[in-house]
Amino acid sequence: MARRRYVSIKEVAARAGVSFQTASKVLNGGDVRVSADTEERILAAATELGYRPNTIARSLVQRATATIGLVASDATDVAIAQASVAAEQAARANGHSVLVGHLAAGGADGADIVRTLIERRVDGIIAAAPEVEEDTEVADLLRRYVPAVSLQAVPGGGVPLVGSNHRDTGRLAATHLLGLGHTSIGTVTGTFRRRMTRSRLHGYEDALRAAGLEPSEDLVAEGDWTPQGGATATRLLLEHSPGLTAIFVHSDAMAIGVLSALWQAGRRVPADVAVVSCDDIPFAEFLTPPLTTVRVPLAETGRQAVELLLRSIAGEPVPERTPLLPVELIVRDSCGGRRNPSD
Amino acid sequence: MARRRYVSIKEVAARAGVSFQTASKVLNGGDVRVSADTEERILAAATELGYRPNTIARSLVQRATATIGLVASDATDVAIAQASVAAEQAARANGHSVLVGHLAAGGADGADIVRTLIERRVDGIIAAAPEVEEDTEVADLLRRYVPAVSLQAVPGGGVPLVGSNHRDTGRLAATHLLGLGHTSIGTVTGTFRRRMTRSRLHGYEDALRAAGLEPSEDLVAEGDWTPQGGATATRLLLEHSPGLTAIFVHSDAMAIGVLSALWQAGRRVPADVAVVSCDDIPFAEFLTPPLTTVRVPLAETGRQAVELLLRSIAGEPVPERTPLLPVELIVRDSCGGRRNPSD
DNA sequence: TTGTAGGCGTTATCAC
DNA sequence: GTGATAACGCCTACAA
Repeated sequence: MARRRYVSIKEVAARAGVSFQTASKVLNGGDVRVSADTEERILAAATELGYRPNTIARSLVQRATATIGLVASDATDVAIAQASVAAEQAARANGHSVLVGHLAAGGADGADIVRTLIERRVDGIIAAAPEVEEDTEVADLLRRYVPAVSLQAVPGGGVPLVGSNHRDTGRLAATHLLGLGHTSIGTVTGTFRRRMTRSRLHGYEDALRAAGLEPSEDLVAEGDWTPQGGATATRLLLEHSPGLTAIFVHSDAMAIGVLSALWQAGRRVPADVAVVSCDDIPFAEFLTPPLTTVRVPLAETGRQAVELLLRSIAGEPVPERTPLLPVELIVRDSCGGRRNPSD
Repeated sequence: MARRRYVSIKEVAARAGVSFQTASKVLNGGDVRVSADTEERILAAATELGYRPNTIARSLVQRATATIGLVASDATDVAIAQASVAAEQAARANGHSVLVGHLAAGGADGADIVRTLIERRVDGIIAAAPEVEEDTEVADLLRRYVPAVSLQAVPGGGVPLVGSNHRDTGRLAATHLLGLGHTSIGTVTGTFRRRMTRSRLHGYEDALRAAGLEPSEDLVAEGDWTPQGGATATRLLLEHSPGLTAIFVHSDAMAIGVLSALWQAGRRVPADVAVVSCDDIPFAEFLTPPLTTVRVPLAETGRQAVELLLRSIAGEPVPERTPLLPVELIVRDSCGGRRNPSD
């Protein structure tokens, strides 16, 4: 396995019988002013030698790496993964590479990751890790050193935000359940620390109030985004409000646990309890029963983050708030049909 | 938002009143021979100025980037994601950064991704994308240009492989079902193109034969790793072998679809049909019913890939085949208890 | 149309 | 102990 030595532009130039600067010129395309003959010789030499430019050297002189950093969540969270994958693909489509850092379990190493990214001179950073929402050190780094875009609120602001309309998400879900005739609607939320959770909760409350119902504390249980936590929260909910007939869950991942807990408690879904969730991750449709859920444009969020970041890197002014992406209700079996009011 | 200009080592040196070479020496630690006084001055200057070394420049002279490339699957596949996340964390724990590239849907751009990684002079590459299993161009690049480790077979070999024992996986699952008294055991496989699928199938056949049963074509249906595909394959299986009492599924993701299809067909799990799967992704335990599955050490695979790659980068000889990681059966409800032989 | 000079920020080698 | 000199591979003027 003799590893191939990298060939430099000088060797290409030598083989083509020109100076390496000339070779550089034609190899980088653009507005070259060389004879068609030499151009051809250079190109030929390059392919024969298998020349691959050394991006490192180029970055040094250009003071730009065509690389963006991505701070991602540890959680092998499908929803976040969708956004990151889409972001990476979008970046690559625009000639940029992506350097990732996944937070460790606690999320305490966010600043370390960002510092590493900065040392590597990424042109910009996308923060796609909820754990960072309260990390002032990360926020500070992002504000001061490098163009950045975040998928979640950043303490102190100053970093453009992209995302979807979480309040609408809660509103849409609850309104649908209300429309089906439910009046006792519980909710298994995400962690309260997250702004997204509070927005979704507000949306849910908006809907209840609009229907003349007063939100009750007994109908709210905090989850932690895991199926496990969803199950636990559901048991709590069932204990405090045995009469509930519907649950709005703040993520499909938790909904798995919710369905599981309901099943174990002997409640049929949707016959006894209707369930509506958020995200619409790929397997939502294949749960038992198929999940009604508010689709959140995760991939689109990732793409938009890249687009915004590249604009920022290019020096264009970017607004700190862009319009929230719209969400959409996907109706499946888990919420059943219209409820008989006499139930 | 005045962005902070990066401060160079020369500025640090100037502020400390020494040459930049001296500053470089102490900043990089190691066996420095400078007076404690100057050392202190330099360190102080560095922190005051907020000096962050420029990794790009360092890489140029050292001809090493402390970066590894990761070719990942497009599929927001939870199993693969676990391995990649673990790999990234392990790499970072060893002072390396990770540059990722996610294949597009078809997986046709594998070579492009690898070439980009090579141009960026990554020190090594980890291939974690099944789509690449048949890509000779990628295999060639990996063999010739850069140390590499793969999580799946590579055409032509020459690239060290890490992974778990897939044959044992199939054997373990089928043996368990046989032990429960099942004699008509269907299997929803992964795509036949993948070696892993064939290994798991062989393991399954091993177990059947060991129990004196002859594998039947009617009991095998090919899936495509998605819940969707799992559901379709299950319907096929039910059609060809209505009498089956158990199904071995090649991935938890597909198992979601299998459960869904069985449910729709009116077959109770595990009462009518027992289900055993592979992977043990985080939510396997929360499906309805909780999934019995063969746990595959995904994260460990990722870590081992990094370890091997770093050794290879360091110039140590690495074996092309390392011992396969062991798998373990996790028994939950989806396979029920011992079957009454008179059923 | 082509080549020359200078520099990007760092590390390495070797005098002093 | 410290600093000068060279080099890493490339690009961007500018001169020829």
